[in-house]
Amino acid sequence: MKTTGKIIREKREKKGLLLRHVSAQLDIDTAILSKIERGERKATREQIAKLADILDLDKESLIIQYLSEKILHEIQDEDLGIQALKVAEKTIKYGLTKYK
Amino acid sequence: MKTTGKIIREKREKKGLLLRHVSAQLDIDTAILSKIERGERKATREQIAKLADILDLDKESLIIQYLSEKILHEIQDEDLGIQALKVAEKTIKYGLTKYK
DNA sequence: TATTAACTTGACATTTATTGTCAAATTTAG
DNA sequence: CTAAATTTGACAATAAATGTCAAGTTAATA
Repeated sequence: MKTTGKIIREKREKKGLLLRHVSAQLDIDTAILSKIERGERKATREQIAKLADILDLDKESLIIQYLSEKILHEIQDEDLGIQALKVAEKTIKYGLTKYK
Repeated sequence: MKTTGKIIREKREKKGLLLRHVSAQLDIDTAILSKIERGERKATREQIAKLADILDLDKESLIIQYLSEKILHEIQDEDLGIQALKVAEKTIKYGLTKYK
């Protein structure tokens, strides 16, 4: 499966943009963008949105991918992760999110 | 749907335990436990495990509930949350978690 | 109703996680 | 080669999570 980082790097290179071009627009150091692309760091929610604009990527797909990685990070090395995901899904579907 | 907090409070009361009894065992102030039970704060992963022991609750169920709330918190007010959940689920099932 | 124990609230401190910079090292393209 | 691009790692800054404390409520009951 394609990761957020790989999607970004691939598109950036396809567009012939350098890390410094894109990182300047994001107002961060190239080092961070480099790490984001290689999956060593997570981007912020805002950076993801900007990246979609800058790189002309489908914003919704990118956000979905990004959020799914955040979710996976949350349950990494939890045996009960999958079950927790299913409960979360059901809870959302019942529209009970707010009534915690 | 029953929340982590409600499950805890209900069982604590059923056992006739006071906030101070349980919070002492968790080594936190009663204020926090009060907030946890009312959903104003999240417990830590360790506290959840201890609470299951102290209150004689099914540990796996409690952890699943707890994790699902953490997941929901991660995607709260995200329109694409459900889709992200589904992608996360698929990713786990393909066993690709580690190969990010 | 006055008292007192249980619980709640909110302001603030502490800790931990996340996000960032910088400079030196490495890699890559000409 | 060498110069630009990228990566690395130590560390700083910021943000989020977790906690304390003391004062305020609530509720049971003497």
